[in-house]
Amino acid sequence: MARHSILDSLSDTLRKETLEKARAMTFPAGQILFSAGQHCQGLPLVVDGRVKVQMTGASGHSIVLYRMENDDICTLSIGCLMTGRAYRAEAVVEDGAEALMIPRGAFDRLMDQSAGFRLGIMESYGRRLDDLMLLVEEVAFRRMDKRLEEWLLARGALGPVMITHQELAVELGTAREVVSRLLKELERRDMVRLSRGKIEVTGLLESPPPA
Amino acid sequence: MARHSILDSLSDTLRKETLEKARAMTFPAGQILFSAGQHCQGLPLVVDGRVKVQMTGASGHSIVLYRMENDDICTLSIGCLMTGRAYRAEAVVEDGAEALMIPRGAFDRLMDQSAGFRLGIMESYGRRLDDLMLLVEEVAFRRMDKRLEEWLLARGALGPVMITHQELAVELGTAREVVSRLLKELERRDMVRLSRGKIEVTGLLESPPPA
DNA sequence: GCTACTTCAGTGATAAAGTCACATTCAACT
DNA sequence: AGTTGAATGTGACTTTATCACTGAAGTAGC
Repeated sequence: MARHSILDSLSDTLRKETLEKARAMTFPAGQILFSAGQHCQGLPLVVDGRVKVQMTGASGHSIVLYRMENDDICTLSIGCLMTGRAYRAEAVVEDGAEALMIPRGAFDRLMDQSAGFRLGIMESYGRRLDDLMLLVEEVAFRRMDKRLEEWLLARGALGPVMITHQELAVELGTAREVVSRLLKELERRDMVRLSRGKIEVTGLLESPPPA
Repeated sequence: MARHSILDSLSDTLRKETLEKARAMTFPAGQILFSAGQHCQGLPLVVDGRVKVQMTGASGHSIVLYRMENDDICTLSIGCLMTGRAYRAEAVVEDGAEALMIPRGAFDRLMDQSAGFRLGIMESYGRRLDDLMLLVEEVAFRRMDKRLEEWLLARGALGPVMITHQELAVELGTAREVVSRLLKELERRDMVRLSRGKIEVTGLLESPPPA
């Protein structure tokens, strides 16, 4: 059943009222929650699954900005909801997701009535800003080979990763060729095993954490 | 006198109460409002002047994330205030700034009492997220020479810019040598005139806006 | 003035990353 | 088995980053 921790702090009446106005929705993997240029219809509270948020530059290149998982709030939607501006990014469901869509009116009411809800929203915003700041630093200053290794460690530690080089390039915000070459080099060093659409991490060692 | 547009939406009593609890502060150019690792003392409403927010990577390189000017709200502080985490970035006053520092309690009260205040905060957050998303795209995909030319156009259109190559490198998140070389090339093409700590834009043309 | 010192700027050599163009390989489906 | 389209490999070249310097311009003290 659709359940989001930010609703826990609400009084019973307010929660009931909110759940009445909210729509529970499920999305299959691959579905696009919203895309750039669209306008916001309501605030999605992610209850289950995984959604990646990515943007595409003028050049046509894309980069994954962050992911939303269960108990997350689509902070991006708040801004669009409040200011009426269009989304600048795109949200793609990765693992079939479930979300509660809170309409504008109910959101306003929650912000007005519940300090706990406000806190949850603010925390969520803070985390997102932090994520994006870290991403800026990462993209601006860190080396691609290290970033790739780190990504592989995080995602491939417990089994093969099913992903194409092109998709991996979008994860890191680089070009497919760069990913292919770096992966080939890792394979030469026996740190990964490559096959079509699949990467097995075999010998990547956790590097010493940056001091 | 210290005045911030977000206070306009408040009732007279609430505004009076807030102004009583807030502290008006002035900061000379060069002063550091907060730096990475520090904890947040209150929410600064920027009333006058200009403050740049930048972060420094593990490599020691820095990049300017965004600027706050009059009527801005230091969104970064909200997250730190609400979650108790430390700042990840640094804020440096560029033009002597004036700010109203709103303590935590008064902030909570404003969020509770004023829909207008809430809207202002949410808009501010939305804008910041947008800024950062655009910055990610810029850093990840755009060419340095174009970014430099754009920066020079924006900042140097109405007179010489007093800035060192090192500072300009931080603006763009690159290395000083890169800026020096690109500037030299622009000088060769008679588009700028260079001297120590100063750049005069002479012949840069507004490029056709990206379609 | 002149000298010592510091900050700022210029530059060659080299490595990493991005771009362009195309070849090859693999898997799925007639 | 052959065709097709997506995924991957790679060479050549450009742009950007890094390292290691050199030189030039301002500043303070004598």
